[in-house]
Amino acid sequence: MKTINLTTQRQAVYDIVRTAEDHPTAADVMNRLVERGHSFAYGTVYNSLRYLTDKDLIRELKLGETASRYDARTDDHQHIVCEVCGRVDEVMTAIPESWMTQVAEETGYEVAGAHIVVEGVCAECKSKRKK
Amino acid sequence: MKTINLTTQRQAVYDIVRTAEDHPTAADVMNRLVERGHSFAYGTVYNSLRYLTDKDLIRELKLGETASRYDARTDDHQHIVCEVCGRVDEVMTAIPESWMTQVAEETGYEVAGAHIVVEGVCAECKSKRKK
DNA sequence: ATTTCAATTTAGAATAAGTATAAATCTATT
DNA sequence: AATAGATTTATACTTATTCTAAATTGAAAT
Ligand SMILES: [Mn+2]
Ligand SMILES: [Mn+2]
Ligand SMILES: [Zn+2]
Ligand SMILES: [Zn+2]
Repeated sequence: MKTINLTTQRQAVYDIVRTAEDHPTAADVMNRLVERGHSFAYGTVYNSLRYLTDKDLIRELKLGETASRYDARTDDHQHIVCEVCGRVDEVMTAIPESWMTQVAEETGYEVAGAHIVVEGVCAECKSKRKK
Repeated sequence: MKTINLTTQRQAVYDIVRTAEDHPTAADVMNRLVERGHSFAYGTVYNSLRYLTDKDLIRELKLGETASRYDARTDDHQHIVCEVCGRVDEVMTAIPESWMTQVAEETGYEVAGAHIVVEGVCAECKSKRKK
């Protein structure tokens, strides 16, 4: 049931996402593939990203920008975006369970999870701004 | 400095968003304008939504769907989306201050705010499912 | 080894949401 | 009435992504 078929192109896409320090968009992945000497159809890159997402090897992130980003960390975590430079960092601190419970009570929903995008100014931009 | 110029079309768009029970997309707003006998250019609806957003009369929501939604409630609140029927409801339970502080510590960011989209199954879909 | 068939890749067309542009229309002020 | 700035309109364009149909690949069966 969980057969994973990593073709050359899927493997290459996966490698890009896995070794990325940031959270690359599909376009970022495309560029990095070219840098590494590949040239795949862009439909293939999108197909691969979706395949890898479906197989839970990567996660698709919608951070409120126009393009999705991709993340090889599939453990539960959230993100923080710098309003100044756009960099995206991990947020590992979990939102308190009590908050989720309260939201369930308030709304009558059965709560499954939450996507959180924190906004702020990163350390680097903070120090740059102090002059 | 805070002059607000509500033209006929801006007023009409604002009325749609203000009286909406849901959180309409630009396309929803378009359709409802037509229902009320208006016929504005596509661009005008987008311009109006942006104008109203800039003047803080409404808020633009990016809930991870392809299209933005609009909200006449401008006070601080979050949203919950039903995974089954797609309905969007308000979450008024505030995010714990302690969590924000902890995120700031963890990431080194100066935290300005957070956008949360909770996911789950609404009361209606929950009861429908029990048969 | 050759055939076969499903899965995959490819190039390019199509779609969806939103933005940009330039001409036409409004509106407030002289 | 004349002018000028703001706004609206129709339409072209952009960006991100999906769809399509033909070509290619590769494993399994002969
Ligand atoms: Mn991440
Ligand atoms: Mn709301
Ligand atoms: Zn920054
Ligand atoms: Zn529902």
